[in-house]
Amino acid sequence: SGSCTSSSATTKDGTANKSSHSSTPRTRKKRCPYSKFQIRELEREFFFNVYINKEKRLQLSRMLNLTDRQVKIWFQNRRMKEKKLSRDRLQYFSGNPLL
Amino acid sequence: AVMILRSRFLDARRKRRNFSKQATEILNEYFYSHLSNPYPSEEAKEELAKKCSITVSQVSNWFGNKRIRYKKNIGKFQEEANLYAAKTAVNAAH
DNA sequence: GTCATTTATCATGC
DNA sequence: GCATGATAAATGAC
Repeated sequence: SGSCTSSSATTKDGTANKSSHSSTPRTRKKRCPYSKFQIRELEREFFFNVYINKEKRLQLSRMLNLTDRQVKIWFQNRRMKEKKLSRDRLQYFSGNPLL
Repeated sequence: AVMILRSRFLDARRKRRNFSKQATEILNEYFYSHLSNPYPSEEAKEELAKKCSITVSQVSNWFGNKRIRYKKNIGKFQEEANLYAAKTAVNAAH
């Protein structure tokens, strides 16, 4: 599973072509799952800072070969995930699950 | 005891279990009777969740999956659509 | 920033 | 073997 890592393309990944010449109907970026290493590093930083600043974001994006936008969105989604986990835990332990 | 509950919660997070037949029935009724705008409000989601004995998140997941899978292959769901359309028509007649 | 959502992928049921 | 529910990237409204 290593078809998403466009390591060669340095500047054509996240910075989408905005000036479409009537032939690009705004191609939505295909969802590509991140590697275990990328997840580990992202989770490590999330553990210390739920909100990441710009400098660490750029540093992390370079280290993981991701765009700063991807790292930013990952943290947003990760915060939503944490909130949902809290809700699920609360509901699970509040009601009487038993059995 | 807490540890047991915690472990149950953790591995029950992504272990899939199919919904009951009645729950799927209720969700499909709503979906096909609102086919022009299959986006239930938060209140509607809560009511559906209560009727189906599932969580609101599960209702959202169901509608998300249903919307895209229906859009992706309308023909496959045509028979199902006709079935629930007839069902709602019968209910309206009574 | 949050948050509902779209889309693809994952994991399981059968 | 696909159907189905849950989760992971990515977008857009606000």
